[in-house]
Amino acid sequence: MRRGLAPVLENAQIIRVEQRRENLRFPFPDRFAERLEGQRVTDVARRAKFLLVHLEDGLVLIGHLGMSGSFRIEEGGDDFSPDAFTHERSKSAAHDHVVFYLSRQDGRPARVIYNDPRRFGFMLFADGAAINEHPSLSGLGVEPTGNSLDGEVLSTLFAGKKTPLKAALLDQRLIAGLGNIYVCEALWRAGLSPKRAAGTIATAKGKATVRSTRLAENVRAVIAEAIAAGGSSLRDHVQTDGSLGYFQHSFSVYDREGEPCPRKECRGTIMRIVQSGRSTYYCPSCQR
DNA sequence: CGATCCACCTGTCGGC
DNA sequence: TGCCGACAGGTGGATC
Repeated sequence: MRRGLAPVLENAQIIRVEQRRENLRFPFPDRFAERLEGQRVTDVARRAKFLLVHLEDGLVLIGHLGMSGSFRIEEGGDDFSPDAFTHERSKSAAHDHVVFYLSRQDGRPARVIYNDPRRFGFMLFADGAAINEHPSLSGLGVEPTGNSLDGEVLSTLFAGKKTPLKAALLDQRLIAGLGNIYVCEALWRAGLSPKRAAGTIATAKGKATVRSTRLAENVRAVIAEAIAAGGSSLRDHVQTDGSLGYFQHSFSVYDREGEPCPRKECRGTIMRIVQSGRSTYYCPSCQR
């Protein structure tokens, strides 16, 4: 989502903000629209699943999509009249909660629209000078992107933990940014049971193990592939241009209960179990 | 501190 | 066809 928004938002000026309701998951900040209007966007960043829109006066707009949130971009013609926007989608307009009207450097208008049927998403303000101290970000663990997550890091994080691997990987205080789908997929690729105690792939001193290294490699690979594919779109969850991400076509286990395990030479069947209230999909035959 | 459950809200799908 | 319950990408707060 960040990659989709950055080309349109960066260096654009926010001309007007239409806030169509008082709250999403949380109330909007006081004077939400007024504090954004007139400002230029200096940077569009991300931490874990939080979108960070930096503004010229140091304010940061923190956005989160929750379960069902999405942004879409509508490119304008010569002005902001309704006719100037060609991709109006009346289907979801009932849940269009915020509209950002932008003036870009090339002079062409655009708008960025936040849609969220369940309203589990939210938008907050933070101080750019102390962005990592914001309550939503201060407790977050390591990023699963890039090359920093390796067997040693995982072993250190999981050492001594009796909590199931599934729960440990979802714990944003340890690794920040993995969701239910990618945890299921990474565990399947690594051949590790979601029920195994997290500490059993680690050593007491946090030394890399065969299993922690294999899991770290597969976590990184799943995330990298999903980003390259434009994310995982379920139902109406879309990219900024309105198209669906297509990583969901690559799922090996997620939402595949009852199907044969896709691993070569494995004759197991994908099972669905519930762990800490969330669905886990895995192959009991090859994930140990 | 850690583990577990629940709340938040709307839409969709499967079963009857 | 319609109704009803189960379930859905996540976070954060309450309660042990």
